Amino acid sequence: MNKFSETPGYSIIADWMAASGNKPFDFQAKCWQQYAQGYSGLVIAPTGFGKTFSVFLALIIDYLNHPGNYQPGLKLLWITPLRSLSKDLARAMATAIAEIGLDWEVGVRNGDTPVNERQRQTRNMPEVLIVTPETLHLLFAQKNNSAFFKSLQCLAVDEWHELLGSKRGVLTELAVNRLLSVAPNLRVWGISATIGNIEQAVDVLLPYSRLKRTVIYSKAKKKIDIISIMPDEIEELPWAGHLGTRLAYKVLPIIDKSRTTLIFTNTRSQSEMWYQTLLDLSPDLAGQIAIHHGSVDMELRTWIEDMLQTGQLKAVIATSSLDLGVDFKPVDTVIQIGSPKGVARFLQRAGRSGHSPFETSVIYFLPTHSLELIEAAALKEAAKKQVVEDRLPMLLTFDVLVQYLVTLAVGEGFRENELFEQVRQTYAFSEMEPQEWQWCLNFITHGGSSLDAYEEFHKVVVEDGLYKVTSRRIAMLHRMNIGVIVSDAMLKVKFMTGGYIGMIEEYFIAKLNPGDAFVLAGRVLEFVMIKDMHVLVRSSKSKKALTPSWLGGRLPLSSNLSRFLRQKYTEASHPASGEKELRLLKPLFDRQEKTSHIPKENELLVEMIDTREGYHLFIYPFEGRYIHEIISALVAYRISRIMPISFSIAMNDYGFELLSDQPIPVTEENIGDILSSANLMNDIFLSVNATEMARRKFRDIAVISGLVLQKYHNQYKNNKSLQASSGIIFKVFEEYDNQNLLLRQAYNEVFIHQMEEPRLVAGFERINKGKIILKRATAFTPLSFPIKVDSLRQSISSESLETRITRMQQEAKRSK
DNA sequence: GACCTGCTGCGGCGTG
Repeated sequence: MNKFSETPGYSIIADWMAASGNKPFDFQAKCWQQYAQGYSGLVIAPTGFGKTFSVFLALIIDYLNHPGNYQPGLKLLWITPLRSLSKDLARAMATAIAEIGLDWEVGVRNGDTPVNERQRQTRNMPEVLIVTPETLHLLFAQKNNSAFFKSLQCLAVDEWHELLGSKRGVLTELAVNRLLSVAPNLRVWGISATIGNIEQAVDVLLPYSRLKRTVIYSKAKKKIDIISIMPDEIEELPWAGHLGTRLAYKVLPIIDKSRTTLIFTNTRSQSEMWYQTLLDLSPDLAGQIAIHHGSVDMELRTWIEDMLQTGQLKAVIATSSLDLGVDFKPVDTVIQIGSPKGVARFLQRAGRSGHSPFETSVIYFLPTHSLELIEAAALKEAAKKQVVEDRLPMLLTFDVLVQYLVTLAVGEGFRENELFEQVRQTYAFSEMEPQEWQWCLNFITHGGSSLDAYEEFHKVVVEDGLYKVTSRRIAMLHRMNIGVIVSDAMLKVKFMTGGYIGMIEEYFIAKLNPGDAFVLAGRVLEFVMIKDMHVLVRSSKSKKALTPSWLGGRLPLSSNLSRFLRQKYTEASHPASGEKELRLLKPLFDRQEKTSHIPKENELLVEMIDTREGYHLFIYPFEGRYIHEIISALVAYRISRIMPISFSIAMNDYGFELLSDQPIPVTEENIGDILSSANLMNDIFLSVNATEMARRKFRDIAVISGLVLQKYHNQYKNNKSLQASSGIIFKVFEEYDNQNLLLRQAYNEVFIHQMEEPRLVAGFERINKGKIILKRATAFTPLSFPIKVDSLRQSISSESLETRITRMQQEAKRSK
């Protein structure tokens, strides 16, 4: 192999890159070399370093070197998780191709592609096609689709880290699997940001021994400046809370001195409140700031993105909706309000500023309550050490597999044994048993054992060993429901005069009367009426307006960040000289130490506090609220075994509270047993309502597997009936078909993703190896106070021992 | 001493 810079084609590319102001990085050159030798692989580099072009150009050079290896038709298939990335990418690729002097066409195909363009592509595929995982599966549902892919040379999976941890990742795994079987010369390249489990990320994308595999890292590092926004006095920060608007006045000068600022909040309603707060503080920002979140109308969001791109906005307040996507060159400053809950997310957001490789990204962290200052210190430490979270792949997601099987049956059909061998090569289904495969086949042909009587679940028929969908109606309905994203019930908000503003939850609007005012996308709106599933509004001048809340997912504290957090608590008693965050918190720490104790890394703090309200037990594992939900139920259960007692339970990311009106029988002697890891999973199963948790998980599974159709042609089906019908099916399966794979999957998802069993077990191991410190106090401590505040908002009552025992007996009976 | 919250992402058909 000659030196890469001597290969034909290289100079064309190098010239082209130089002309566009880019110089090739080492990792790009390496990527080109490996590609030329026939490798597949994963490219890892920070954003802004031209990862995308490393793969694209590798293909182009290979073509320039060996045009004879290529057939007419589709050569590069590009998978991106976001539609919004496609257009700009296509334009950039088309420009490069034109300048290099090729007559290739670059096409985009996704939900936005007009019908005539689709038809044109179907007749004559472009050389390069940019798709989403969903659209690719839609292509698999077309007749003779393998003809599209026969000539394919390269499959690129962009932003692989984004897809990896979700069912969209499984869709992608299956797509890679199928394309490898259709396109003999295929090379598969993933493109990813840094994540904790890179090795696994390669295994998931490329579990194929017949491929030559490599991983290419960029040596280039992105420089990041993290600056905490400090109150002048610690008293200025509340002990509890999440909004952080008290420090808003400190944000104004930052916006002022920056060209363009992105302000990230954790929730949609928080972004609405910050927008109003900033305008109240500085009315001349009107027209120069905007809101961007998932419930703002798409058109409005696109407009805001355009304004960002051209530098016409001073600041945008956003949620994760701007984590990814096109890069906004004018952005030079990022502000994170409140805990980002994970290191990766924080660094990702930091990277939205100072986008070019040689600029430094600047991110400000604004704490919303005093203890969050410790998180600032933890984030700095984690960023310095570059310890980012893992993205764990999903395994044995039978709902996705079943959907895929029907997709293939709608398309060209499949043969049983051949496909079994093939699918088992994917990472997600490598552990699938033959009887599980048989179950899936039976499910798509007969609806499984409990739904056999219903024709609508006999989707696939077998003709001469070929599994096919013959009904046009079923094929149509299936195509309309391909994908793994299940949405919530929302209503569109629209001006009386026309023009969409965004989306709102049904339950929020139900609380409003005509004439009431609320804010959305930063506008004050007057509710007029609901018509045809639309909320009609007009502009309002009202000073008092409600801020909507949306029922979104919660971002739990990552175990990665909680580790650094515990470390910082250990350092808290002797703040290192450089850490101003910890120094400022000194009075608070002193108070905590005086009234109770500051937990060190190897300690677990338990506080027992008696107040007028009752008897409180606080425990601080620092494992995030999902885990605390489980541990608190477990602890409540184990205490109630000592003595019948019922609790109200509250929690946050740092710890949880059990509150009772009778003295809690916890002592130095028995606390070890209460927190013991002996019989852990068994006790957990008895203490939490796993059935209810599984029922909620089953809602998505029912939709993805096609048991419940999210969309009908000419028929509106809202999500309430969706919930109802998936609930009924769940009940039927529980009673008559408890070996149902989809039902089992719901429970698995609860244990692995909600309870995070591995993290839970690790957490208990840590507790059991360390020291439990039990302290009694007469007033709330700085650590307990935020949880107390949380419990005022909502209290979850634990079941009485009696009802629990009844349920345990019933469950024991059923499992016999 | 003091608060009130929960992210993102995708996708199509009819008929003559």
